[in-house]
Amino acid sequence: MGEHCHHHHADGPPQAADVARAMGEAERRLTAEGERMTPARLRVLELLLAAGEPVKAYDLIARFGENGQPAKPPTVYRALEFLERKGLAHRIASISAYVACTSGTDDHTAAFLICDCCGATQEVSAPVAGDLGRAAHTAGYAITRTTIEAHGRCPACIAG
Amino acid sequence: MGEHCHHHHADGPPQAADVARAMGEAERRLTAEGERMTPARLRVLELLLAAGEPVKAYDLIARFGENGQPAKPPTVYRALEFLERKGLAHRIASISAYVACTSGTDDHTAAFLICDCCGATQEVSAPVAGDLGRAAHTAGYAITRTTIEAHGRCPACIAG
DNA sequence: AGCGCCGGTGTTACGAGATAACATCACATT
DNA sequence: AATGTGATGTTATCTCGTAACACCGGCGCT
Repeated sequence: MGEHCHHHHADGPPQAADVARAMGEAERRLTAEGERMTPARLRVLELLLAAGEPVKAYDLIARFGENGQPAKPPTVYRALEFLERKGLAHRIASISAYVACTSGTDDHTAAFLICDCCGATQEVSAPVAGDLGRAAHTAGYAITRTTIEAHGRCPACIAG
Repeated sequence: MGEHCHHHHADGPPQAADVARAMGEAERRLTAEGERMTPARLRVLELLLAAGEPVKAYDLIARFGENGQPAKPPTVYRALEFLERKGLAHRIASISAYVACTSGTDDHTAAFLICDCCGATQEVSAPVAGDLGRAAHTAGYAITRTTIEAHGRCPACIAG
């Protein structure tokens, strides 16, 4: 985080109702696909959605249990791997954190704008297919997955 | 690394002469800028250049000393931070590895094509300024640094 | 010269991030 | 019931990265 602004990023944590709705929707969709939306997976998704911003894996581990009981690391990492595979969450490699997917379209080419000051992130859809895809094609690479993360300052922190 | 191809990526390690030349050039340039190209920094740069592909920090630590004596972690991490700040090396976040910069232009917007099969990487220059920059501008973000990494298979591994 | 500053280094120790390996369990299929 | 498969629980460990503090060497100052 930065040293100038006040960590007052605009979009606070989502309403509980929104979290519940997103969870229900995810559960319905995956169940329809024959996947098992287990309690651990739902719980991690809930924590990600409730946070509304990137969360460290060990924060998820700490918050996992009911009465402050932490989970064991593999429990959370396995759930994260599943959610990521199913397009419900993303790993943000440059800060080693995880965030719920906010793009309706499951396009596998998410990109992120990350405010180094307040930690807010914004997922933007596939802004790179053109340029990067062209470079890869020229070089003869077959791309399967991309990591696209831009760091800087969000409008609120620029103003503040 | 993958399970199908044979780790035979085309561009082998660079010649010693090339490494020496690149080191001399870097030392001259930074000295001219008033920076101190110390032995530790030169040594890490040498290891990165000699590898010719991404290297894990702890591999650098292990190879650092003369007779197999490892370095202490902070020694290498400090050198890496310096080299990255000066545009001589890049961190590849998606695989937690470091690589010497191969783009002449110090444009702060390096992107990488990474073969998940053989580990070869190719640095491509600023392919994202257009798309991602536009998305950031629309969102009101001021970007200071980007992480752009495409994973897939290189031509050799596609063929092999 | 003597002094203080500052950037770089050496060293210890530890905190954070992630996974290997193996036992167990729930459930569906045969 | 037997078997197979995917998910969990559990322990331990490995990898990655940094905090904190002492020290040192050059440089500018008076």
